[in-house]
Amino acid sequence: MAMTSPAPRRSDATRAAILAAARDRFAADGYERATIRAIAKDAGIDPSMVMRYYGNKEGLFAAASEFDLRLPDVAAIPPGDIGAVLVAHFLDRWEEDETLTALLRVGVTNPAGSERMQTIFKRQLAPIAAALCPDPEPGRATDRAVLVASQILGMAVSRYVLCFPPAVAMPREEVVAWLGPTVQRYLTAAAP
Amino acid sequence: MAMTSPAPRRSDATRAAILAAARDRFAADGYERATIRAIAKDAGIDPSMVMRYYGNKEGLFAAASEFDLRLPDVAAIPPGDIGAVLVAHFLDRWEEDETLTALLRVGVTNPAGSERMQTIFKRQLAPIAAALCPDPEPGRATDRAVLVASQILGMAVSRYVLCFPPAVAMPREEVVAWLGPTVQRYLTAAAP
DNA sequence: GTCTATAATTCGATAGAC
DNA sequence: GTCTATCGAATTATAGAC
Repeated sequence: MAMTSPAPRRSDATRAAILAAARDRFAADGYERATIRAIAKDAGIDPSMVMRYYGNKEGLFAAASEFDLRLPDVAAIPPGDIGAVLVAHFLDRWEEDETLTALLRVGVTNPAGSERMQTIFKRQLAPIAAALCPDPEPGRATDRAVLVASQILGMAVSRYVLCFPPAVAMPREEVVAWLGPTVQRYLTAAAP
Repeated sequence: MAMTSPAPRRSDATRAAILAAARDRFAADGYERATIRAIAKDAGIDPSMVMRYYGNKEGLFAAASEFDLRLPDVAAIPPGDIGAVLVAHFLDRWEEDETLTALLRVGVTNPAGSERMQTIFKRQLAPIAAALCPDPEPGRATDRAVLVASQILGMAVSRYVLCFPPAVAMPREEVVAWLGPTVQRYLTAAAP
């Protein structure tokens, strides 16, 4: 547990600028095309500063890809609304900034990114699935979590990464109306 | 219409070897990391041959990423089974070779790959959605097609690209049992 | 802490011998 | 048709001046 604020460094502003620029570049270009030079230029600093602060490109990505889904407390949601609330929350979270898009882009091409993506969904989504799981065996909860992840990630890929025109144009409420029942069923319906 | 077999060239075997190696490399490494040198080495030929045959890297990718989903004729399927049949078919198609995985990987990081992915799903999946669409306005069919694509792509990302352990371990029949009703609903249920 | 200069690779693409 | 040799450009990463 971090009792005090963790190691307050002199120029945290520069570090934050680097991380923000890194997230944007990783999201826009993917891991390979996002160059340290471009990130440094966006942040208005010298490329060697990035190396000094984060060691290498992988270290920079690791620092830039911390992410909290901030999933709501399911106990406070009417049981019948859980699917819709979760879908709406994910849309918000995805559009709030480009971190999740960056993570997805990198996760697809880079092992480190893939592992980070796995950790995020396992540690943050699986507990919700476990709390709602109607099965006798608790092992099924991770199956349900991955089903939810598949639908959420698939819509994110279609809407924010591949940019399929109908997915981009679909109003937010409509996405919630279509995907909400799917997520609801994955979390609460009896196993087939 | 191609009346005769299209331009039979001398060493089509070499070309085929290059395309097979290219598909594997693009699938494993993505567009940027998949180098012409590595592809040529896998194919057991000289890198300059790749350039000679396909002009440049983009031409090679374009040739390696032709893909026919070979979707079944929906008219021949019992209406209630369409979702399950489509999901099972997509799983088959995805596991048959690595072309779809390569396409997805490249589509996420490369504009040319993204466009190819869009074309494949639009031209091959949208007609099926249109044939089944219960809405009065035909414009809704593309929305339904993209919903199906989102669930199929999401499972493919989870299972074949990011390799979420529960998605990888889930038996094929179970994936069909969970996703089949979802696809069925996206295609045939009344719009919400 | 910040920047310049540069080392060490690697890649796509070209030219040309055979 | 096939291969060798190489150019030119871009990248990560390092060494060191200020």
